[in-house]
Amino acid sequence: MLPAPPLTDHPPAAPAGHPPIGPEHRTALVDVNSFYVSCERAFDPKLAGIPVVVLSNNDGCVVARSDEVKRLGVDNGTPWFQLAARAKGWGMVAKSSNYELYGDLSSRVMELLGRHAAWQEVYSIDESFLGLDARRGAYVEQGRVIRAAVARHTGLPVCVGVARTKTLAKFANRIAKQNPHLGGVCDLDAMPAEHVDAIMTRVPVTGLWGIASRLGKRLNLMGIETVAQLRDADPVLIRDRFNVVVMRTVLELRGIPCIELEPVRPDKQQMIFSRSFSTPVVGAERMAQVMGLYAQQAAARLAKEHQVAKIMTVFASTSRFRDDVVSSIVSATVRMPNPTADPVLMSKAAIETIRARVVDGAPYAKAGVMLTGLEPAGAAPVFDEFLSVHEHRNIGALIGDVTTRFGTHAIGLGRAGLIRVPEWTMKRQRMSPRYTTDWDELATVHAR
DNA sequence: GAGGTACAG
DNA sequence: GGTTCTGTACCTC
Repeated sequence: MLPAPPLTDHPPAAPAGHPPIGPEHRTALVDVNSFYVSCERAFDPKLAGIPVVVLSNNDGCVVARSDEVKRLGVDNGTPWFQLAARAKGWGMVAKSSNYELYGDLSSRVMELLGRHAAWQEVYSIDESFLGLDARRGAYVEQGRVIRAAVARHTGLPVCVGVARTKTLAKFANRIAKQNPHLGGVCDLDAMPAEHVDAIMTRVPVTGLWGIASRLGKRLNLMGIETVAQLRDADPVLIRDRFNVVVMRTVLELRGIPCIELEPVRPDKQQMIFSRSFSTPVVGAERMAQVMGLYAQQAAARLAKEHQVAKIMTVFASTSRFRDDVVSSIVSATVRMPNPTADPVLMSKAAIETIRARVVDGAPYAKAGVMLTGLEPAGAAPVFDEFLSVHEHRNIGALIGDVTTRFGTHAIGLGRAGLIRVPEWTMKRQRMSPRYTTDWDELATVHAR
């Protein structure tokens, strides 16, 4: 991969503030095709042209598929154990998810996209909404420049949909994906209107952003089956029978913007750290160990976002796919003495809260820590007297620094500091190296 | 405000 | 034997 280009090669980064709405602007939706698969391929040329899937945590089920896999008729969410036998015959390769790699490539892509837009909303790990300004050239041309820039600097393929609203930009992006002759860019207003109408008449409502299977079923019952039919439905009727969200979709399909571009990500309201185990966890002491670790991970994330939490919920449950064992779902909520991101306090609280509630003999399959009542760190002053000893000594920040410099496993409190990884840690048997974020796993380039 | 439903990626 | 994780908004009570 090429390094990020110097800033002088490009327009300046997207400005802060609210984007204007006007005839000289459009909304673009840019996303990476089969993002996780494309990340794996960017570092392993052997994966090109063959069916590739990326698996969820614990190598559980399919979360990303290459085009070859989509053509084989394999759905997202398919459990790997149902696929494994057939995979060999297909020549399919499965990779464990490697969020460190995807997160790093995502930042690079997002930064590049921001440089090519008047405004940017980073919408997900692989998508941005961009505000395009007509003064920077024809929208289709801007889309092509964006595609070329991302391909050159990261090796990742993106598609660009351009339209007057977010919903239509999403739709245009879909058209760009499904029609290779468009070269990955679709400006809805640059297409003949009857052509767009013909597509909208063919595509089912569930092809739209915000309309999934359940809403789709209910809409079908009213006789609304296609995008065109939803566009032409009565917005007020739709609001009354469904909700304002679906009504906004109707209006946006007509080119009336109802969903703002949000350049600034609002602070999180809640944070969850939850994992399924590779092997069940039994007993209060083992579960205490798990919770201590999970609470520290949650604390680290919280600190990274410069937030503190007032309320903690810990939960654990046995597998819902087994009826032959003691079944148990436990959850309990505690209020922290002060809003905090302190790993010592949080792991103590998590351990004490779960210990008393674990059911003896129940094989827990999954557990987690949920933090709510989040606020920005330092927003509310805290009496010095109320701070714990570790908060005074800033142990949390110290642990954070060590983790950043030496990795997640370099330091931990109590049993989280175990040298050996516990046996219930999630299974990631098919993981590729952290090519870009770990010195020991950097990609090697051979030249001759 | 809590808890359930629905959606997204 | 084995089926992800995280986050938000809306609706109902």
